[in-house]
Amino acid sequence: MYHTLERRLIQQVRDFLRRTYDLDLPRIVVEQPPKVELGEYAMPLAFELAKKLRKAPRKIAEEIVAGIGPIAGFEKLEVAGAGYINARLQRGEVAAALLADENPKLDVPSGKILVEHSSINPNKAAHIGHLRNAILGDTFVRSLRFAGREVDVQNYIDNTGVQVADVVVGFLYIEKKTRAEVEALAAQPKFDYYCWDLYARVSQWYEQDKQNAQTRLQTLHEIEAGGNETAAIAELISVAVLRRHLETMDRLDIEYDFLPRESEILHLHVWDAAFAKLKDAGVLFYETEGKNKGCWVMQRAGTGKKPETAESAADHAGDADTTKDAQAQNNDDVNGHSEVETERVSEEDQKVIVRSNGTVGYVGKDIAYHMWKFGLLGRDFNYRKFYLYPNQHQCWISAIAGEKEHPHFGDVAEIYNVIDARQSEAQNTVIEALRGLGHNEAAEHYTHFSYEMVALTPRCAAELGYQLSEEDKARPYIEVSGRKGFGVKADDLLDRLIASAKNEVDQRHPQLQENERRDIATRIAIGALRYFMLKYTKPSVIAFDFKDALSFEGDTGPYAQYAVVRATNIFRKGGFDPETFTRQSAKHLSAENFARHFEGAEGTEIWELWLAAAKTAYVVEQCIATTEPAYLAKHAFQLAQLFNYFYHRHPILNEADPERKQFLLATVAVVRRELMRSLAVLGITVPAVM
RNA sequence: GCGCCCGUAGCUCAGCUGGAUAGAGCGGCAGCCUCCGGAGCUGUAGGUCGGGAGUUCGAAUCUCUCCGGGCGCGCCA
Repeated sequence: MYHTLERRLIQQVRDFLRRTYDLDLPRIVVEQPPKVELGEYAMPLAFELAKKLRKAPRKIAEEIVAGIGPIAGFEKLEVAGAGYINARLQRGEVAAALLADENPKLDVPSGKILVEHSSINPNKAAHIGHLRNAILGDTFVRSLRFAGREVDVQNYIDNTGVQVADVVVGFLYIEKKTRAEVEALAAQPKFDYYCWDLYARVSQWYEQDKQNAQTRLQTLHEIEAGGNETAAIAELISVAVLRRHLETMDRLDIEYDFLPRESEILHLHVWDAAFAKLKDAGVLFYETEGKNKGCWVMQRAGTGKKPETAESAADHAGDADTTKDAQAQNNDDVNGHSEVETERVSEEDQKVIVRSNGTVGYVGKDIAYHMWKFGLLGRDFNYRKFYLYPNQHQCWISAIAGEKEHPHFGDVAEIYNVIDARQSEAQNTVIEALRGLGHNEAAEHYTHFSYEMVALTPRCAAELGYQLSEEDKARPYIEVSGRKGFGVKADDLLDRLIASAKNEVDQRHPQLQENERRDIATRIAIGALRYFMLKYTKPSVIAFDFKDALSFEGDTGPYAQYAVVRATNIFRKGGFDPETFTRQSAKHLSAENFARHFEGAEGTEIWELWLAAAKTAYVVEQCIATTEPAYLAKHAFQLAQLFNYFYHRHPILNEADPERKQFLLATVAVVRRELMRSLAVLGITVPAVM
């Protein structure tokens, strides 16, 4: 609603400028005035135009306001301050449309989007760092779907790497377990916890004796080769831990569509296909001397000559039709590359893709995987059903021998990879490889959804019983380390949140059944956790502390949930169903009915609440454009805050004037609906009572 | 050494692609249950936006520089 009106306003202003001054502004900035009394939109464009038109800003603003004519949905434009143009909405009309839930269909870009998130090593329990990743990713997926986009969710499983090998080493060489014994353990409920502890012990074991590193290497090779006892045990472990990860994430309503595994990248020769193309395009070159002698290497992203001049960068930003430019530029790049090859890339700027022993490293496999994602490889995985969610949603996994019937994965238009900021260089290298292959459009639609890690406050670390050095105690935060077994496990945190919420619910609602109380507590716990992980913007390191995470008051998920519960209570005690009420009153209340109630200081106060409610879709769009879900968390909180203020000031069920009562109820209904929608995109549901 | 990120109230963080008196939560202090009302509400104190220079009609926001902190730079993943 808010977005549509803004676009209409911009269009009108743009037309006017073209008509009157023969001017075309690339961007017309629209913001909100400091107070609603001044209008709903503010445009400072007169300041910008002052120089071009050689007139005072105020004069220009007056000309625009006088000449622009009527705009649908708007009451009027007016000049404010030194030259702001403020626009006022027809409050009644906007409110009537919002109550009726009229959402003009925006043109949704076609093409499937692939979001990769979680990607947890399947060798130990998931921890709070993984939770941030999964919650960010899942919320982004929900945002895209809310905006009408088709999305596939993938969770990449590195089941043949050193991390899995380490746990295998633990079982075979420290605990000296047989395959059958490992199998029995893997069937136990908290197998991921068992592995968590074992993994930490293996790290210590490596330190004890240099010889042990040899065992590790050998184990890794056996797993990569496949078709042997060690590989079978690795498979058994990684699948069991993976299942646990899916269960943990399902507790938070996080689901996946497809789990591509590294073992299939290896065994289905996905890499071989990519390798041939990379060599042909000259992206990879063979090093004949120095420390990387005998390796296939690639120029590391962000090193060497600057490929883009300031001029071409400006072209990119300004031109809507970038594809052709990009394509042309890419050809230059290819030529540039072959020159570089002869010039030779310095050792420091080389990234080894294929080792001198012929094995391919992580980045190489990732390049192949991403070529597959964009449908550029000419090969596909085989697929097998893996996990059926309680809601009957089917999650698929890659396999050597697959099932005949399966959905089509890959071959998408855009991708988003939710991976923490530490991997930005590796991600950029993959993007550069795509560009080097001539797939510039793919590279343009490749987004590294980068975020910062979750660390622990020194106090939290001490609380968990870890010995801290004096140096550590002085740090703002301490990094989680799976290798040391140092961190907060996802299930533990969730259990603790549920227990804490349950304690409150038990006290507040002793009359309810145990299972009802448990359901309420679970929703509150998930609301608290998801909101906690989303309220910080991505570049901010979260210094985790139980005190903050377990808080249910103030800027938290439960605060927003509680606002919805209050809204629901009004309808319940008034004897209406909120949805039915909304439908009926949308028919009866006209724009004129509404307008009356938005007059005066008190009316403006209520209007502010409607305006905030109108912004949900707009904020979701903003989250997508900036890959920043935190804006939506902020929106939900602000909406809840405004509602609580309104709730406190207006006795609704006791309102004597029936028409006004209906208006107030409509206000509650709309805010409730928009708040629930916002929370749903955040992955938060609302309990019946709190 | 090179690259990326951060520095805003006592603490934790917002501040949308530069725009009108810099906001919120927590904590502190003082208050609010006749009602759909306490996981809530109101009020109050608290800020050289790390320092300096520059661009601009206008800078927390852009550029440079310095200070302080974090992360990355492997024939690991």
